[in-house]
Amino acid sequence: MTKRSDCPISNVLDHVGDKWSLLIIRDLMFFGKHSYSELQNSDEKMATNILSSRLEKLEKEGLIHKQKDEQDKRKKVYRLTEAGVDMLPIMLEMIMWSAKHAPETNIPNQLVSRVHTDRAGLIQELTEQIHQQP
Amino acid sequence: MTKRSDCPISNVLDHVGDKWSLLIIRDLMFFGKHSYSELQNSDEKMATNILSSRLEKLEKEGLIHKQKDEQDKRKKVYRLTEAGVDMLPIMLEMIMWSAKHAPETNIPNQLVSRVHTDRAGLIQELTEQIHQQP
DNA sequence: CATTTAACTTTTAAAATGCAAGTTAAATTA
DNA sequence: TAATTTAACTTGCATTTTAAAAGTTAAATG
Repeated sequence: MTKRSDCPISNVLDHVGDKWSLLIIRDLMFFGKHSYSELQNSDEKMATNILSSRLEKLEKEGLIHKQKDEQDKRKKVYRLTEAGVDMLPIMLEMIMWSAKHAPETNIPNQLVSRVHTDRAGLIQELTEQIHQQP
Repeated sequence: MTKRSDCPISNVLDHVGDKWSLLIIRDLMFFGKHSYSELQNSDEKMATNILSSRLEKLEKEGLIHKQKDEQDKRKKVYRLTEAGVDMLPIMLEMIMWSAKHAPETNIPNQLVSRVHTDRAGLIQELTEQIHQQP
């Protein structure tokens, strides 16, 4: 997506304004997924060519990076960059929106109350967890 | 967009996971735009048929509603519902992301510092402003 | 050595997007 | 009051993107 304007919101959408990119980031962020095949097995079942093109785009835009797996040379390890990890507050607010307006979704309950009582601490804690992922 | 999974993030993307929907919400929220022609004149220049189909989708999904303009019978007035207004924290975090990672965009500066010092107060204040829009 | 696994790529049909032009009702201007 | 303009769309069509299925390649496993 080429830059459409100087708006900061439009800018974020230029990176992740589609149905799939944020789900990839979600899986890397919350579910400890780091390989292509793990990413392919999400509930939403994204097509493999779309996954491939999104990974390429996200890497080119600096939200994720790809390393070789030294144990298994067939594998690639996908990880969030700092810019990718910094999508966390956006994701949290999406969860909060659904907690209010789509409570039938799978809301992680302690997370919602924690956002209200200790937002900054929660974000710091989750950020550390993301960095400590194997 | 039909429901893809029970994930709260996926759910939000089912509503606004495209390049345009959140820009419409942005214009209604921050720029006091309320008519079709105003929405059409954003910097990003969305095509009129896309604007039309997104307005229809957002209305069907309960994020905006459409009223008749009693002064000018040609006009329709578009407004955010509560669910639409509640997208505000997501938008704020997008601005914050760009403030950090795309500082060349037009960041409203006092807003960024205010998010750090008084997030809850800011959101309440902006929410009230949105409701008071003419 | 044969099979499986991981990470893709390719093909092709269907759907969405973008652009230009057209339509309709209401308001404004001459 | 007739002609023009404005607002909110809709339509048609070419281009792009997505989705689904099948195929490829290198590395690991039995």
